[in-house]
Amino acid sequence: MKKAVEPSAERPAKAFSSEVATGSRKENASKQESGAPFRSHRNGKGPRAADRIRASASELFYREGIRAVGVDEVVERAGVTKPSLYRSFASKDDLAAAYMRDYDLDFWEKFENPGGKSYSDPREHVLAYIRVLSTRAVRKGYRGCGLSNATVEYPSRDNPARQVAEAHKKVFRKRLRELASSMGARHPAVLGDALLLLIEGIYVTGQQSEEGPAQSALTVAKLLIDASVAKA
Amino acid sequence: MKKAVEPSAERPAKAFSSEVATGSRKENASKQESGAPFRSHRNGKGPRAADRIRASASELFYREGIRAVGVDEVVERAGVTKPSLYRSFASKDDLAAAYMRDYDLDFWEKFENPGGKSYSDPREHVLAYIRVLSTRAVRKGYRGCGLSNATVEYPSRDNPARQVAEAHKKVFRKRLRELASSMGARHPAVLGDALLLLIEGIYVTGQQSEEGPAQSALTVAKLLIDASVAKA
DNA sequence: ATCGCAATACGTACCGGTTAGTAACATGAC
DNA sequence: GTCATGTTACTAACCGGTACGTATTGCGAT
Repeated sequence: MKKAVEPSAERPAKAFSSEVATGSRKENASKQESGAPFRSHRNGKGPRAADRIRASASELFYREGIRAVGVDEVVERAGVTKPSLYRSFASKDDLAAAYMRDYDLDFWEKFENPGGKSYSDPREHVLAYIRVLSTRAVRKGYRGCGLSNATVEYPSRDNPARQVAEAHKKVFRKRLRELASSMGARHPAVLGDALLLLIEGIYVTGQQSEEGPAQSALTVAKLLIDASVAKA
Repeated sequence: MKKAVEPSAERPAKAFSSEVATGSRKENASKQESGAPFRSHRNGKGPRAADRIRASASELFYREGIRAVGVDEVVERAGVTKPSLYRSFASKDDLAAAYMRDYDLDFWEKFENPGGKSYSDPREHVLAYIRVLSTRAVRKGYRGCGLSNATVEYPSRDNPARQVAEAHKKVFRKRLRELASSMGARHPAVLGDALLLLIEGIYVTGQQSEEGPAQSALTVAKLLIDASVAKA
């Protein structure tokens, strides 16, 4: 009952290809004393059911919300059956938590390499992320941040999915403060929080309407950063 | 099928006491040719059930989310029965829309008179709202903005509750731009959007954890405003 | 005044569909 | 033979919604 909660310990250096970091298996190796090589079933053509379910759940949960999607819909879209779901995940909540972990991984990939490029200048780094984000946020079916959305859907602090989301946000906040510090902000905590508030604002307003305030986000970010870094 | 959608036409000058603006009655006076004086049944103490339901729904929907709350829970808490609900509201969605309208009314009261006071200086006005808001947002059971939360719960654009929320946000954005303009911002649209993004950021991060970035919101708001108004 | 009657406001009891979750067994690949 | 998966069938709870019966009230006709 105390499964792994933190999304990815810290932020990953590079983020691996979503195959790993399952961590939500029902009967996960309770004892794995010797460095057993985690024998991958189905040697030939990659694993099927569990991962198809994860993919299907991720897409549906993101687009429609977790509560709005039933397990039947998830398995149907995955092309598998319900027992397969419950062989790999203890419950729908557990599946939702897995979705959160996958989302977290994906997020860090997008955040650390916005637009596929990597940045050494922290200011350019953050601005690039916000540029890419606000472009997406203004498009039609945009649905914001899956992690933030989950905390809206699940107010109860002991919901497994929410716990992953909360842990993620904590790390994200730290990371932004770190970047703010690298930029030479007079008050890195304040600039970090400012950027976080701005980004969360983009997430949520982006799904309220196209033509929303996300249009102005990049300008605002520059304003914020320039007003926060030491002037001399 | 085309009920009233806009929350309160425009923003109300003062906001009346939440008794009025029902507007979601099921069988509303289909024909009322002669200026009939709208004979109020129940001469003494106006209708009960419907309003108890609204109050109960507002509290539960806000705290737990709309999808998470069943109509049974709503009526139980209201001390009435289900048919009473469906006599006043066409459906749960319709009740949710009524909740949105009530929330909208309440919001404008809080926004136009933050902390119970009224402000003539737009800068002080906005800052007062953000001060009050960020104080609330940092407290324990904070659940953000009911309207924003509803758009997260209901991605579909033709959900009645969502429609009210969307209309509200449109008006809010306009109002912030107006205030930004009154402050003498060089680019009122940008400052308005900046404030909106910031405020929405407070809403959402406030429910992710206490000790969140909302702490810095007031400082950020000042920074934003001061950096946006003409310097000479 | 008071009888009759309709409208009002509410409750009891129920329905049909959907939901998460499971049990038992079969099959096909390695 | 064992491991992942499919098949079928089931449950128990819950959910939104409704058919129907019943007090109370206001009011016009008698």
